[in-house]
Amino acid sequence: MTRPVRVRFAPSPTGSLHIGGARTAIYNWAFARRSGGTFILRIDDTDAERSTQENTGVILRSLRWLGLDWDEGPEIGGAYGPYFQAERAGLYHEALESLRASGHAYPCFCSAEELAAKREAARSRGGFSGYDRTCRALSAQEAADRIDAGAPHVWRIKVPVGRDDITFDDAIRGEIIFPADAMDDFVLARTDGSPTYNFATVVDDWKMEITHVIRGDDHLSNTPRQIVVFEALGAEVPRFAHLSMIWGADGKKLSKRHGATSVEAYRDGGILPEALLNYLALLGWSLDGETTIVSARTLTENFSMERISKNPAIFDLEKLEWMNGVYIREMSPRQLAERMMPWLAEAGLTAADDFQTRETWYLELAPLVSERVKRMTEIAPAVGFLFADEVTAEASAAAKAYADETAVSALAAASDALSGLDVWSTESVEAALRAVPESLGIKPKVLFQAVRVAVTGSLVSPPLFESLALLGREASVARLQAALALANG
RNA sequence: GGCCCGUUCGUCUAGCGGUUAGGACACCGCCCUCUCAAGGCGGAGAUCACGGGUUCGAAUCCCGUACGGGCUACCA
Repeated sequence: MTRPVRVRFAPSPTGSLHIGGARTAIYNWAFARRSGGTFILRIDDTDAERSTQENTGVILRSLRWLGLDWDEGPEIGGAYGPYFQAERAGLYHEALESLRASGHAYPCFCSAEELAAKREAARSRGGFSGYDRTCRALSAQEAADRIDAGAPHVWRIKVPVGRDDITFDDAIRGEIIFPADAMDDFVLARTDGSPTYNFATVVDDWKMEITHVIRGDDHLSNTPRQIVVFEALGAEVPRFAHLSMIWGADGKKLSKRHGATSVEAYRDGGILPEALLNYLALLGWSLDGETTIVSARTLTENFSMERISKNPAIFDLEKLEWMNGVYIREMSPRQLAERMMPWLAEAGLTAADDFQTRETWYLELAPLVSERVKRMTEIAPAVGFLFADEVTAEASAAAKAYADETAVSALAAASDALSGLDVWSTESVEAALRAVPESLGIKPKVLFQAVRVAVTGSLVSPPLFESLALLGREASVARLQAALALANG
C-alpha cells in the first residue's frame, strides 16, 4: 500500500503541447517532486495516423522549456520502458493473453452495423445502451470454431456479473460511485489486434507501477472501466486524481478560436517559462489563497492535491500577462539584458552577442524597459530607436509635438545646449534640458515631448534623459537637427 | 436517453458549522511623474446557481431542481 510514488504524464503526439496538458504535466511533476517520487513521461502514440515524431519533439521541448524534467521516459530511458506505446505491443498481447486464459475476456463477432443498430434501439428504449453481451453467451467451443474459421472479432472485457458498485476515492473529488450494472463489456483489442486506449493505459500503468494517476476530467468516466481491467489483471489499482478542464473566456472548451493554446505559442509570444508555469500552477491549485507569485521551487516544496480545486477554470490571458510582467520586473538588469538579446536579434536590431561587446550599455538599458513591458516581444519595438540610424516620427505624433511655435524654438535651444555639453550622461542631459524651458518660460513638458518625438519618433518612449544618454550625443543632436529641418518646412 | 462530475465578486481563488465572506487580475479614483509604465493609497464589485431540509446557527452537511461539462467508439 505504501509503494514509492510513481506518476506519469502521457501525452498523445497528435499535436503540440496544449496548455491543459501542460498543467497536467506540471501537477504530476510537482506531486512527484514533493513526495520524492518518480515522474515518468510516456508517449501515447497508438494512433499511428495522427501521431508524429515531430509532435513528440515539440512536446518534449515544451516540457523542458517549462522547466519540467522527467526521471524516466524518452531520451533518458528507464527500467520500465519502452516509453512509447507503439513499442509496447508485445506487452498488450501478453496482457490480453492472460485475461483470455483467466476468463476475463471474450471474443465478440458482432459487426459494426449490428452494434450500431442495437445501440440505437437500446437508446430509444431508454436506460442502459451498452453492448448487450450477445457474444458473451457463446460457448467456448463455438467461439474457438469461429476464430479458427477466420471470423473477424474483437476482444471484450468480461465485467463480472453481480459485482458491487465500482467505487474509488478520487484525490480531488472524493468518493465516486459508478453502478456496476451500467458497466459495458467494452473492447480491449480491436479486430486488428491493437489495444484500445482504456486497455493500453491500464497495462502501462500496471507495468510501470504507477501509484497515482493525475489526469484530465474527461477520463473520470473511463476510470471504472479501467478499474475493472486492473482487477481482472490482478493488478493494484492506483489512486486517481481528476483535474477539471481549462476553458476559454466564453466558458467553452479552450480551442484555437480563443487564441494561442499551445505552450510554444506562448513562448513565441514572449511569455517567460517561469511565468507560464506559475500561472498554470495556480489555475486550479492554490498555495494559501493569498500568494500569487509562486516559483517552481515553492511549487515543488508545497504542492498538494488537497488544494486542487474541483471546478473548471477559465484561462485569463490578462492575468498571465500581468504575471509575466512581474517576472520581467523581478529580473536583475543583467538577467533581463541577457534574456532580451535573442528577442532583439530576432527583431533584427542587433546581434545576440552584442551584449558581450557593450555590456554596460545593455545593463543600463534593461531597467528602462523592464517596468513597461508585459511580454518579451514588446522590448524590441520599445527600444528600436536606439538601434536605428535615424527615426521618422509618425505624422500625427509630429503634428502634436511640434504644433507649438515655442516647441520648435525650444528644440533649437535644446540642440545647442546638448551639443555644447562636456560630459554626456543622464544627469548632464537632464540638467541641460531642464534649463531650456526655464529660460524660455515655457512648460517643460512641451519641450520634452518635442524632443521625445524628434529622438524616438514617438510620443511614448522609455524615460527621455536616459534614452538620450544611451543614444549618444552625436545621434541625439543629429535627430534634433533633422526634426528642426522638418518642422521649419 | 443512461451514468458521472461541477456551480463563492466579470475572471482565478480562500473558506472545510459561528468571518464585516479574505486575496489576486481586470475596472474606477487619487498620489507620484518628462510620455508610457511601474509603484503607493483608496473604491466599487459575491443575497456563496435555485428550492427544500438538518442545526441554536449553513457558502460550508443532506436531498431535489436548473444550468454547464464529461463518458456512453474497434478516438485518446
